[in-house]
This record gives sequence, C-alpha cells and structure tokens, in this order.
Amino acid sequence: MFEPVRGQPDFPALEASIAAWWRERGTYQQSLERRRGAQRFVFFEGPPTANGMPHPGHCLTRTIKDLYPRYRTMRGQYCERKAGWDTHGLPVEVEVCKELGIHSKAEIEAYGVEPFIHKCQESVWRYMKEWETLTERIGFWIDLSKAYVTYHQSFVESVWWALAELFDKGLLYQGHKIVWWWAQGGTALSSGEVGQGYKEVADPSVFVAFPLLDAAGAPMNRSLVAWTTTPWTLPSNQFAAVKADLDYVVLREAGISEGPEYIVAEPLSAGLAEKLKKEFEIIERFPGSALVGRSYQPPFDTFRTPGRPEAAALVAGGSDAIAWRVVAADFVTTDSGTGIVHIAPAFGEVDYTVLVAEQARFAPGKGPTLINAVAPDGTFTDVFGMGSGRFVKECDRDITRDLRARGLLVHQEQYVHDYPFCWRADNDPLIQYPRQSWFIRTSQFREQMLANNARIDWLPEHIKDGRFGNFLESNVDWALSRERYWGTPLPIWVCEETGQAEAVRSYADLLAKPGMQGADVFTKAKAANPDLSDDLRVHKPYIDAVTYDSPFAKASRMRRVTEVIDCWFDSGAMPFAQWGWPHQGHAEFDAQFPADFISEAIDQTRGWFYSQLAISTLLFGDGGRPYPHPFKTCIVLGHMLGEDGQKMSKSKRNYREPAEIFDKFGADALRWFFLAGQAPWTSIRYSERAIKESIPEFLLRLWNVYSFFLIYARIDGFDPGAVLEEPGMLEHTDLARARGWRPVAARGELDRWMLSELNAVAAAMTVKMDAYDHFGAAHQLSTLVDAVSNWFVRRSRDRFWAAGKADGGPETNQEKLDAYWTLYETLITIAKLAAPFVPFTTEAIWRNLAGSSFGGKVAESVHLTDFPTGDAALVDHDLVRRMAVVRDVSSLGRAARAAEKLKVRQPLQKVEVILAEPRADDAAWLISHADLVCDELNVKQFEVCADPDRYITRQVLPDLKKLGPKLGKDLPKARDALAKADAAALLHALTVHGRAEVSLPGGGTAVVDKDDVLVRTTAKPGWAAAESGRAVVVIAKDLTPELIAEGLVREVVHVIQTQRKALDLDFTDRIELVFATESADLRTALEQHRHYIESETLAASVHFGTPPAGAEPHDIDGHPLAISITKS
RNA sequence: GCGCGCGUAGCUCAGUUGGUUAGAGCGCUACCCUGAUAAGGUAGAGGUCCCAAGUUCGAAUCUUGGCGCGCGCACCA
Repeated sequence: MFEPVRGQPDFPALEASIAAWWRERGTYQQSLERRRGAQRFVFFEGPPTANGMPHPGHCLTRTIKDLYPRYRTMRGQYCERKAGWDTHGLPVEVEVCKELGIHSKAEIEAYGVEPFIHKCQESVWRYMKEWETLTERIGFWIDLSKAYVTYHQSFVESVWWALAELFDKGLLYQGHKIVWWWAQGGTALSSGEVGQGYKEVADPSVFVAFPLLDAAGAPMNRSLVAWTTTPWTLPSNQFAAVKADLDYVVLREAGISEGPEYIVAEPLSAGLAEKLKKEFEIIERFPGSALVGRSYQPPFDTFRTPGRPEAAALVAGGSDAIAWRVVAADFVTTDSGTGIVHIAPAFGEVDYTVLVAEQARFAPGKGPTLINAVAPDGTFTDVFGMGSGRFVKECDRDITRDLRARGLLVHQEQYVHDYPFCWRADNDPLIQYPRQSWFIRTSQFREQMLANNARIDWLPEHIKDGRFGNFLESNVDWALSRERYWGTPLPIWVCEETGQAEAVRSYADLLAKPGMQGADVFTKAKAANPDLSDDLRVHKPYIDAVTYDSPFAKASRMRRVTEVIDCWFDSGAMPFAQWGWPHQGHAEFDAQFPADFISEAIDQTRGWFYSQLAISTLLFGDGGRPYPHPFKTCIVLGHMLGEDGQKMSKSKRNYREPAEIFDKFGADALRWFFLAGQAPWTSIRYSERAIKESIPEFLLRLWNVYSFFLIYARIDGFDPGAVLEEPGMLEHTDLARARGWRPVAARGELDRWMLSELNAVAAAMTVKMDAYDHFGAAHQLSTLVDAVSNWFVRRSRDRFWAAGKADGGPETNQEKLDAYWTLYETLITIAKLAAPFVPFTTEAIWRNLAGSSFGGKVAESVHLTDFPTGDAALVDHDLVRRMAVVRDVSSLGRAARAAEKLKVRQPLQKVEVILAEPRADDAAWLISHADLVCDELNVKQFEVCADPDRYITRQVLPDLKKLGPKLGKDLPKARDALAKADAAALLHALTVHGRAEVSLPGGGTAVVDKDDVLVRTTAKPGWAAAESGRAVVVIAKDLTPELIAEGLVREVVHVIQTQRKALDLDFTDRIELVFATESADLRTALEQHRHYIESETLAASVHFGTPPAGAEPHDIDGHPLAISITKS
C-alpha cells in the first residue's frame, strides 16, 4: 500500500532525506554497477578552484554536469564521474599572503618558502566542505572520494611527462620576450590571465618634444612630437618611429617667427592645434622617409651622453647612430597621437621588435643593447635618479612636471582607456617588461588546433567559429612559466656549466639520475614533521634541492630552473593527468579519452576549453588520434548575473548564498529554474522570484497529481503490488502482467489518449536529450504534466469518485481500475522522464509508487531504471489530434461566453461547432463526445453545425509556403483572385477535382491544387462565437426563463459554498438553510431546484421565512436574498 | 578600435529551413472550481518584434548601416 503524503510538501526537507538515503544506499555506485561493461559516456569534470566559495553560478554548472550523465546512465551507458580540484596557482598564494599580511615576493622569501608552501597546501582545502556540501545538496552525482587533485604527486608527474614531451619535441623553449609583468608579484602572466584583469582607467597622456640634433649634436628649435600614455617609459626611450610614406609637417605658432617648431604627421596636425588651442602655420612639409636617420635628444639623458651621437659600424657598410634616432616602422598609424611613436623596447612588444631589427643592421656586438631603467619589482633603478626606488606609475606626475619645467612638454591631458591589472591583486597595474620566460610553441599548432576545433560540437554553435575560433586564430605562444612558489614545478634541470637543459618525466626518473643528491631534504623535513603531505616532495622548495651529475659537462651539476608553471596547464592536462597517465592508469585513460561531454561557463573559452584543446592537440595531434579530442561536445553556459542584471559580486550582495536557496526552495526548484527557464547559453539573471515560481509551475503540479492519486488509491484499495508478482521495471509490458490490468485497446478513450500523449512525449524527449536540448525536453515534460493535471485528472474525476473499489475484489469497478492503471503508469513514467531533471522529487514519487507497493521486487531508485523512449504502438495520433480539438472547442466555448459576459454558471441551451477542416470522422467523433463538451461548457446541447453558412464565412487562402515557390511574383495576384472568388464554388471544385483554376487580375490564370490552399473560417458578426485555426464555436445566447432560473440557483449554490468555506465547515458537515427573498422569481427558482441545492450544499433542510438576525444579505443577479446557514 | 552575442507583452524568456492571426510562464483583470483546496482551472487585456534602408511575392527571421546592452580581444604607442 502507498504511503499518504502531504498536499503541501516541504521540498527542502524531502530532498535532505533523499540525499541521506542515496548516501546510505550508495545509489550512485549502484547506478554505475548496473551499467558496468556497457558503452561508456565519458564526462570530464572541469576542476573548480578549491580556494573560493561556490556561488549560484556554480549551481548552474553543476546542474548541467549532472543532468546528462544521469540521463545517459538511464539510457544504458556507463558514465563514471570523477571529481577534481584545481589547487595551484596565484589565487592560493594571494589568499595566503592576505592571511599573513604580506604582499611582495621579498616578503614571502623573508617568511620562508617552505612554511609558505605548507600554508598554501593547507589553504587549498579551506572551502572544500562548502563545495562538497553544495555538490551533494544540488544532487550532483560525482565520485568525490576519488577526486583528482592537481597538487598530488601523480598529477604533477603526469604534467611533467607532458612538459618533457613538449621539451623533447622542441616545443617548450625559453625566450627573452616582452611579457605582461606583475611587478609586485614578480611574475609574468599568460594572455589569459591578463585578459581577466582589464579595467578602465584614466592615465596621463603626454605630448613630448624630442628636439632634433644639429650636426654638432646640439638640440635645435625643431622637435619631433611624440605621444605616450606611459610617461614612465620615457627615461628608457631608445628610438622614435615614423611611417615612411606618410606626410609630416612642421608647425609653428602663427605670427611668432621665433617660436618652437613641431613635427607631426600631417593628418594629425589639426587635432594637435585644437588640443593646444593655438593657430599654427605649416612652414614645411615632407614624407616620413625624410626624417628617418635623424638624431634627436631623448627626454632624459638616462643612458646618453649629451653631444654628438655615438655611432657604430653597420653590416652593410658605413655607420649610424646607435640610438635616439628616427626609424621607419609600418605599425605607425594616424589613429591617434602624432604619427611619431616613442620607442622604449623594454616596455612594448612592437618596440622590442624595432630594437631587434636595429640590432641586425649593426656589426655583431656593436649595435644597440636593450636599455631599461626599471627593476623587476617595478621601481626605477638608480640610473634614473629622479624616481629611484619608487614604483614607476607613481612617478608619472614627477616626470611630467620635469618635462614641463624643461620646456619639453607640448601638451598634457587625461586619457581614458582599458589597462590590465593583476587578476588576483586588482590594484596592481601590470607593465610590459622584458623577461626570460618559458613558452610553449602553441602558435605553430594553430592550424591543427583549428582543425581539431572544427570537429567539436559546440553548443551554442557560434562559439566554434566565433569566440573560440577567433581566439585560436589570434593564438600566441603560451607563456608558461611563473616566477612563483605554489605550482607544478617546471621539470627542467640545467647544466651549471654549459647551460644545457633536459626535462625530467617523473620523480622516479629524477631519483635514478647519476649522482642524485638532495632528495633527503624532503625526507628530513618529513621526519621532523610527520604530518607533512608526501605530495609536497615534488614541490618547491624540496624539489629545488634535488641535483644530479650533468651529462653535458664533467664535474658539473644539473640544477632545476626556479619557475613553476601556469596553473591553467594543470587543468588542461586533466584528461590524462587525472589518472596519473602515462606512469599509471592506462586502462582508465584508454577507456576515458576523449570526453563525450563537458560543460562550463563562457569564461572558460580562454581558460579550460583552450588549455585542454591546446595540450591535447600538441601532445596527441600527430599520434593518429582522430579529431576531436579531448572533448566531443561542449555546452557553453551563459554567465549568471545578479538580481540587478550586473555581474554577481559579493560586495553588491546581488545574489544569495546557494545554501540559502536550498533551504528556502530546494535543489529541484533551482534545477528546474535552470533547465526549463531558458536556453543554457543565455546569460541568466538570478531571480529569487523566478526560482520560487518554478515550484508551482512544475514540481507542485506534478506533486498535486501524485497526491491526488494517492488519496483515492488508498481509499479504493488500488495496490499494484498485490496483483503483480514480477514488476520488472514497471514498464508497460511489465504492468500488463498484473491481474485486473486491461490492455489499452480495451480501456476508455481518455486512457488511450493519456498513454498516447505519454509515449509521444517520451519519444520526443529522447530525441531532444540525445541532441543535448534539455530546454526543449523540459518544455515537453512540462506540457505533459499539464495534460495529466488539467485534462486527464479533471476529466477522470467521475471515475475516481464512482462507486466500487479498485482492489481487484468483488466490488471492483473495472473502469475505475482502468483509470488507476492509466494514472499509475503515467506517474511512474513521468517520474522516470523527469528523474534527470529533478532527481529528488522523482525519487520520492518512485519510492512510494514503486517501493511501497512492491518492496524489494522493483528497482529501489528511479535512477536505477531505464529512461522511457516511448512505445510508438501506444500512440494514437488521430486521437491526440481529436482530443486537442475537444480541448480547443472547450476553450472557444468559454471565450465565446466571456465575450458575451455569460458566465459559466449560467446554463445555456446549445453550442454549435464548425470545424475549419471538415473531416467527416472528426465531426462524428466530436458528436459522440457531446456529453463531455456540454459538461465543460455548461450547456444542454452540443452539435456540429449542419448549416455552417448561417454563422460563418469561409475564405480560401493560399498556402504561401507551397504556392510561393510555384507562383513567385504572381503570388499577390493569386491571393487577390482567391480572396475575390466565390469561396463555396472554389471549395467545391477543389473537393471534386482536387484542383481549380483561378483567373488572375490583369490576365492569365493560375492552377491551384487542393493542397495549395488553406481554408479560414470566420464567425459572422452578431453571433456569440469564438474562433481558432481549428474551429468556430457558436453559443446560443438566448435565455429562457428555465435557464435563468437554473443560473440563479447555481449562483445561490456558489454563495452557499463560499459561506461554508468561510464558516470553516468540513465538507461532510450538513447544514440547515433558511432563505428570505422578496423576489418571486428567485423564490420560485429556489423552490423548483430545492433538491439540487440540498445535494450540492449538503443541506439537511431548506426553509423559506425570516432568517435569524445576522443572516447576510446577498444580491443574486439583481435579486435580493438573505441566507442563514447553520450547522445541523 | 576590432570581434562575438543579445535587443520580441509590465517582468523573465521561446520563436524550428523567411510564410498567412508572433507564443509561453509570471504579474494584472474577470470568471470558474471548492471531494488535489493556504492549491487548481479558464478567459481577457497587454506587442512600432530597437531604428532605418535593402533583398524577396512575403522579413521578428536574411543583408547592410545605425542605436543600446553584455562579453571577449589587444601595437592603442
């Protein structure tokens, strides 16, 4: 027997008990066990950072990540779900620094790298509990106990293997490049990290005069005007660049013959004049090429000795000034500035290329060397005394002031632009800085990455060629190394003497190196502190202590480089590193690569999506592994925004903690909100109201049907377990074995209709879910539940309330039993269909409907059943269509009434329907359902109209979709012709001949087939009618005295029922009624229908007279009535 | 600046390869039900489909150009 349930379920409490039960029963493990050996569905968990709090956005990701594996498992696939945690990197270090109250690298070193690393490792798990709680609470089934962790030795060693592969192939190299440099943190950042830190800021924008030098090396009155937004780079100026084929002009303030002369690009001269609010005259004009080679005086003599420029020999013969000379460069544009570009090779990528090109012109060793007045910590060195020891950006003001004092500042203003800051310390501006750094040659694999990408199924599709494709197109080499502490150490050991390097693939390889020393540093530390994690042996500082004999030079040692790597490489390596492959885990890797499905939010395009694709393409691209890898399908989720449509942020408090949502509304409500609310890639606005509303919209509606079923099943003794010995999976064929079960064909029409809808929806949902369209599938499901609740249950009430039992005993009412079986099968099937979406609620329903009745004979969890794919044999398409017509007719009838202000309580004589597409059998079918329609619409009589022309006009319309291609430009004419034609004659011709000829206005004819036209039926004015595409419904609005009387009575009954409720009467309580009215009509009506009133209101007696004082006066359609109600 | 996405009812969003009367949920109004009941149901009102031009017999849908919002990119010296 089923357990009773509350009508008002407490979903959060229900979910908590289900979650506990899953844990206790190991239901997830069971679901895997059931599919062992089946075709795999491979899922990769993109590792969340274990060092931050989860927010509602993570709930979305985790819901999607749960949905498809659950679905595929129910569909028969084996889907292991291995959790993972991202544990390395800057976020962790920054957090630890905050805790220690320190910021700079020097402070970390002073604190000690060893204790710092320990702190990092401890800090990683700070929010672990929150994450695990969230994961379980939202119903994300994933194996947390076997989670991969990026700092674990096995993971690190896999990454080492990957890096060694790249190194051996020459794809991992050290380069001297201009990188985005986080000075306070002392490390370079990858383009991905830089991209996350752009902020709009106002920087000083200065126009600076670079006086040209005369032959003697003395500054002239004529200056180049250069523009920069980074004044602090001026002390390191090395060249000035112009565009050779661009026109330059010499400007002088009008009317001041001795005034200073400024050289700027001609197209920008007017702009400069405007800024300076001065009138200039052009005193000379020449192409940029005329300036090339000229020497100038740099703004600061940081690196220069004043006087005649120092020159050196060129490769091509002759000589040239080494620096502070005008060069030609193509990248000079007239978009902004002056057309003269200040070149400081230390602080700009293009600037650096100028230096490299210049160096090539000079004899080896004679050319310009890089000049740089800034130390790695972002402060000026002593060579620039004015700013020595101060952070460069803080010196902008002093530099500008100094330039002005020396008459070199032409103009100054504020310039608003986006500038990168450190993504983890967002008050630290990044600077471009020359640095030795390790790079992966990803740009060499651009084509392969694009080819791989082309085979991936992206959802939404535009990611492929849009955002992600573009990102790949503009690929630059991956700046891999970080001069930091908490990360995977770069496994490269360098010969002290020769500088030659080699990569190490595993810790064991390292220990086996000849002359290995230093491994004992960790052993000793461990002995002193037994709690020390063994995984730290492959981390700084311990790993740095390990050295070995150089194979490159005798008596020389190999020492590890100091860097760790970008933590994005860790996560990108997870497809193999999660198994420790290739050092171990071969079977797992072979079976679990590539992934069928991954999903993360859009911000991972440049993050995890890219790091995975890049690493996989570089490592496995040539290995004959067919693209795509390492993932085949990727759902890119939109970002979740706060309540105000802005980015979620803790400081704005525009969202709630997930735990709060779960406690208030429950996980299923949130899941349904995510899955059914919008396409997953639209950016979704956090809305407490919307989450709340997702409960009545789906969960509560389903629950109400379920609860309705339970109430009556218990009353009538319907218990499948008592009549079915082998329940199997409670599929249709299983239920067929039950005693008292009748084949669907033998059941009533409503039952056949319900099962048709059920199976049609199951089939449609399967198609959609296979195509990763859960949004569409959820819509189907929602419509189905609506059909059960609002049509099947409503129209079946009579059967459930009819006399007799449903227990298979002698009192059994077979039609009632049919209704139970139909509703039971429907609910059981819906539980399965909805299980991947709302796993908790469906589990509760399953455990009662299946578990309570069958005990251990049936799967104990809905998640251990097969997903219903729909039985086509049970779908009666004609019936589905016709039932839709009945529902439509009912709606139209109500609409017609509403238009005439004839409330449903007022009975009417007749309703007539005209079908737009007259199919003889549909009409007959409809007529046979007259009772149903009469009941729904409260009318006495229902007919399919015999004389439609009385009420409606028919119009023959072209089916544009079909005729358009046929007729082309003649279409409008044909449409006019059809509109003017005699519809009846036309229809006749079409019916008889299957085609008709219409003459077009302006000559010519067109032949239309029966299938080329549609018939629109329109109600004639003057009738109480409503129309849809399917039918016109006309109601008789004339009221007879009898009908009016009935209407009055129903009105009175309604008033009494409302009173009963107001009096808080139980629905079994009987009452005494006393009426008093001065209206003879009303009194007559009431007396006439006394019996009806008694039965409807459970009145033991009805009297007319003087009701006791306090009886409420009512107005019944204009008739006064006082009613007294007393409990018998 | 370049790129991607979005712009549809008061709100949140659907809208399939261009096709006739552009939909849903919520909210609102009216009504119904009162044996699922602090629920449930039905109907109605509400739309310059951001603007403009173009392609087409026909555009919410395709093209181009604007405007607005979000995001991404980065030689902005």
